[in-house]
Amino acid sequence: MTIKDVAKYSGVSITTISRVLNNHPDVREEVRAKVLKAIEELHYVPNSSARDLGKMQTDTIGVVVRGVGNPFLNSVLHAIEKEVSRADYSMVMHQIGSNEDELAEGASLVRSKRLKGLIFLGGRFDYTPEQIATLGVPFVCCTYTNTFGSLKKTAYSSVYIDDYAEAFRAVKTLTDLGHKKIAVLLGTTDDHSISELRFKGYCDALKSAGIVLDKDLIIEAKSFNIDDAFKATESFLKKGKDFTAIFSIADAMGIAAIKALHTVGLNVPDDCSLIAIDGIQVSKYTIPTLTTLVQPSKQMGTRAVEVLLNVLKDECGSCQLKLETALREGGTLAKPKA
Amino acid sequence: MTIKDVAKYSGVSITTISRVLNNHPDVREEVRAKVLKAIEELHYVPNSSARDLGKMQTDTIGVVVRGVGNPFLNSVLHAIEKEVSRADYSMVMHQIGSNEDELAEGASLVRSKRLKGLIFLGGRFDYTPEQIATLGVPFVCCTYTNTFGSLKKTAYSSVYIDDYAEAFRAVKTLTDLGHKKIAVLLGTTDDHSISELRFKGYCDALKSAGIVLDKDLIIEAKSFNIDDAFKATESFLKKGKDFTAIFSIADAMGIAAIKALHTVGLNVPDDCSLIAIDGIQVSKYTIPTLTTLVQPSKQMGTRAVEVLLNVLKDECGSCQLKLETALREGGTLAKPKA
DNA sequence: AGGAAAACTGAAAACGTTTTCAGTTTTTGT
DNA sequence: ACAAAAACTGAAAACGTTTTCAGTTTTCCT
Repeated sequence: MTIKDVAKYSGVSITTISRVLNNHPDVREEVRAKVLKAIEELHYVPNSSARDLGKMQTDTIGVVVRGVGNPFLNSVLHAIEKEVSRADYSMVMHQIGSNEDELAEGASLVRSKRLKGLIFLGGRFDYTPEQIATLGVPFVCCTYTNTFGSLKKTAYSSVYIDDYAEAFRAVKTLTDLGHKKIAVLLGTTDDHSISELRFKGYCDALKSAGIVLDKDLIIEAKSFNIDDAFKATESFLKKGKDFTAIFSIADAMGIAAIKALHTVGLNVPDDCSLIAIDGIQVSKYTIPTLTTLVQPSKQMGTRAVEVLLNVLKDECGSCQLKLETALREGGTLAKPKA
Repeated sequence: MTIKDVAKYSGVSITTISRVLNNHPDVREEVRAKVLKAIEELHYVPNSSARDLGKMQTDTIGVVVRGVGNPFLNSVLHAIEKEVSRADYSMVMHQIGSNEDELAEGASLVRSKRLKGLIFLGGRFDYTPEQIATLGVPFVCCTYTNTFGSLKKTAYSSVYIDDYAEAFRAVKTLTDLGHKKIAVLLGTTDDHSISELRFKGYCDALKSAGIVLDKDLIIEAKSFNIDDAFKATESFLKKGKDFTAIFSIADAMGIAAIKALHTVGLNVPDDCSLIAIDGIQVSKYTIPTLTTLVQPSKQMGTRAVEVLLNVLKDECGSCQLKLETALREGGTLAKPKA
């Protein structure tokens, strides 16, 4: 069942069939109807390989994602998939581990699958313009951007929240309550720009509240993974440092922290306040409910696709789209004990 | 940069290049080396559209998934993706909602993307052999199978746990502890075979313990979603029914139940024991830790791909692969109060 | 050494589209 | 009514592979 059969059946040339299929204006309404009817009756479905070969492109975009376990990234990922298929594109996902290079992985994906564009999700992206040029296709960084580093002046698209400012806001919430000894729970800063940026927000919020950074209150987990966060918090607690609040850079890590605190008999929020950033679904159901700055994950995914598709269409320009978080008040905040 | 350039560069015909690329035996070792070197030097990457068109197939499999929000399915999905790319295949994911028909969606996906095979993930699959024949490609049902219904005698592949038996086991754990008034928390049985099967296991476990089913203790949420599970449990609790334990057919729903119980001042496990099936990562961090039967999610995904690839290779046969769960003891189990 | 089989190679024909280009109608403006 | 422009159409040439088939070497056996 090829385009040829449809042509024969409907009595026009294959060129015309192709034109109908691609909404080319140069075809009479009457002919179009006839062709459409033939397609319907023959249950014809175009061969996408042949179409791609003819067009010399694929209508496929790739998503390079670091840290698939993360529930927040999952949410973004699913939104991306939905939007991609809504636009009649296809999507291939490529998971990378912590020791892999996103640019290199992305580039090889682009070449082997002949992708039109790329979305980088949940990692780090700190390359020189020369390195970026090797990619050969437009891309969007989703969930993060680089406001410093070598890319300062390079135009590339991103859809993100202002990690620095949001972290600042979260920590300020704590200092406003009167907290002075605020610990920070973060994943390694090597793989994820986010970790670095949010940590910076933490530092500056302390500074602006007149608090000196205490390095002993930095809890650095091996990864963003909930298990690692739990272990890190556990061993931090063993050290017996004095603190009254924790800022967790991710919800999942915050959930681990609640558990670790509970295990050693500390009450949240009476003994320790807690605030996080992400707003994943399950953190509404912790006890007490996690107070967190909710990132619009669905919107992030949708917008990332929109931005990429626009860049693809115009063949030029780039777009930085900053989204806002919303505070979801739970029950993990209290004034420090006197 | 096409195969032609490589042919010219290395001084052999394009046929030979193609043969090297496809590991055809009919090529001298010396020539193979020369060609490989040329490919390397020219940074040649085959055009997959052309390759697919020539081969008349795609090396792509589709995954039709119902209920993407579910953390357990996510875990399976990621395992599938990893295994697919390890086998040098591609994967396209297709999310469907609760009112969509998996077979129809799968069939249209197969045709438009020219897929070689399909994996159905986390839904229901109850079709006649005639309906199935319309698919045209092999498929694997992952996370569930139908042991009754119209497919009883039809051979089709699946990778699953014995939902009925595992539910039975979970509920037996409760009856063995002395519980008589056991509620069940389930999602709608319309979309998901799993809900139906686990419910049946619940019923039979009660029966074998000499307990009569009390319809008032069935908590049916609108979906598997954690929010819906919370709402359903909340309104169940308002009715003031007498019960001492809950069997939740999914971890996420169990997490919602813990929260709902806590909200009305009931203690887990003192006032209400709780057991679930799934074993998602976050349920290790509830307070108390959720006791659950852990499904091997990674293995499930990996095996589903293996099975599908095997069926694809042999062009015949099918395979039912039953996996086992493991009890993860948490702190949500206790004897009923006297 | 001679013949047959095995190993290797390349020209050319698929594969199912899109696109270009030349040609034929129809419409429009005067 | 006539030319010019616009609308429409189809033949044929891409697109970059794989595969078939016929042909040429090499190897092996007696």
